[in-house]
Amino acid sequence: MASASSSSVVTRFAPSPTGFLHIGGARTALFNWLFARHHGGKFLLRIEDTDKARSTKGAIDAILDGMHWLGLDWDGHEYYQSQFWARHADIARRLVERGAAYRCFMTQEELAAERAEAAAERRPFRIASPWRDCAPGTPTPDAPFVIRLKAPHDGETIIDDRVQGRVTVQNAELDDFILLRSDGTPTYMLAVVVDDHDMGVTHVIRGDDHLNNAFRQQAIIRAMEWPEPVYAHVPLIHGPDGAKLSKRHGALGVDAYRDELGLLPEAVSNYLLRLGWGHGDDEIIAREQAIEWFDLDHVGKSPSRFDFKKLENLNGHYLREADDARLADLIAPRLGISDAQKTLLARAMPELKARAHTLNELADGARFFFADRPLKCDEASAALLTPEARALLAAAHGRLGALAEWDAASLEAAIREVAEGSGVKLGKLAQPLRAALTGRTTSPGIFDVLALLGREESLARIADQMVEPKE
RNA sequence: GGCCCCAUCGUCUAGCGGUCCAGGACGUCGCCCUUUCACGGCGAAAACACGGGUUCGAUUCCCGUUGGGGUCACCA
Repeated sequence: MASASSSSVVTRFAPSPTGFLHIGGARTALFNWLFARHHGGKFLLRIEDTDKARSTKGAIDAILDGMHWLGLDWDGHEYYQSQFWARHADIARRLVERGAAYRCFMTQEELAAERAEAAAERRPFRIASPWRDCAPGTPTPDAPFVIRLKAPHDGETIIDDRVQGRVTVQNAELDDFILLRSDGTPTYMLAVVVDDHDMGVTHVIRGDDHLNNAFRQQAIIRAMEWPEPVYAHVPLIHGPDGAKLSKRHGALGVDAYRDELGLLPEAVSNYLLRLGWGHGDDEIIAREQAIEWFDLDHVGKSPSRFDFKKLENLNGHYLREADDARLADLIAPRLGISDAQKTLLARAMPELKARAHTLNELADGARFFFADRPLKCDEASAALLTPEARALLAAAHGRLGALAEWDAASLEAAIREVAEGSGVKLGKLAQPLRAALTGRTTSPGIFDVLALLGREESLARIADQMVEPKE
């Protein structure tokens, strides 16, 4: 285990591998990562596979993959909580020895009865185990038992949370929760405290849903007389409707943000950073800048809603900033094109990426370059190909065929000439030309399209549309 | 329901007693640019939940109401 250096910051991200790395977890990871990097400390990764039945290899891979994609590298190897069960059990025993915990032999039936009684009297259920205060040496049944924390009944517990502020709870609210299950495995509550301590974690930055757990965990920490970490409970992310983030919203794995929504990691990362944290009026914040600026003081206290529109807008920004060859590589699989075609794609990228917000849109906009002749025109573009338009295309074809230089500037001059010569505005020729060349009504600038497509392909596509198809 | 937390434009947020008839961004709506669509530029509408205090003065501090969220397992 990492040695606990007293002065430097150690954070951790501790996902449970029961699904994918969801967006809330990704933000928690990002905050932990940024905080550690900002302070020149360490960022550790611990897989909380305490619940063996629900933990899967696939889920673990998905988490690691998501972290890599977002550029969140952790220091050292990843930890697996299940490897430390012996240590957890040992701490549980020591807690019993210290009189801070006890073996509870209550059966499920006895527990259920207590619960039912509480429900009948309409009072909150809080376990009252007869085993809590039995004298040492009391004979114990030869039966399964759990180890419960002897939670304090009096006084109050205070957590000075770096995000939520000072939070106080009456100790009477705390119950004797289970530390060690009857099968000898630790519960999350015990494991998290022991591991955080052993890993030297100084700052626990996690979702707000753990705030209530912090009080219980603190009870264990105090019983062991361990140093208390600094807590920072970050508000949760909600769906657009304010309700808990569901599958329908954005509770997708980060892999879906990449593969299905076609987003760039830098965009997702920037968006997540600004969700719940702010730095004045700054919106576009690069990674290095984020490391320099990030702090816990400016993390908001209220939950925020997920806004896909803003994420998309941000993605559009990063798309325009991205390297052309990289983008070509990213969408080539979606287009199913050859390496040779990828070269053309990269050359077209400056024009293409200006009008896309996602990789999906980017691929859609690029598709016409690689379509087979004769092009299938969509409805709107087909409507443009009137007899008059076809005649203009024929005129353009003649002029273009005689062109010496096939570059955007020469092409523009030639096309403008044809339009003028025919007594029509440029648009009257440009739109049918677009239809013939791309099969669509929207595309990059038509002169760029001609230049990119090349003389042969361009002339062939125009020729295809010069006469109305039979049938 | 008990306990805990939260509350500025539709959304993300700036604001840490006067500089705020509240600033930025996304979204929306105009206009410009223009061969289309984008990009870009300019502009508009749009918020301090409500009620009490404290104060010379509250978006900022305190209390309550309302609304929202979290949590109450041998899950994590």
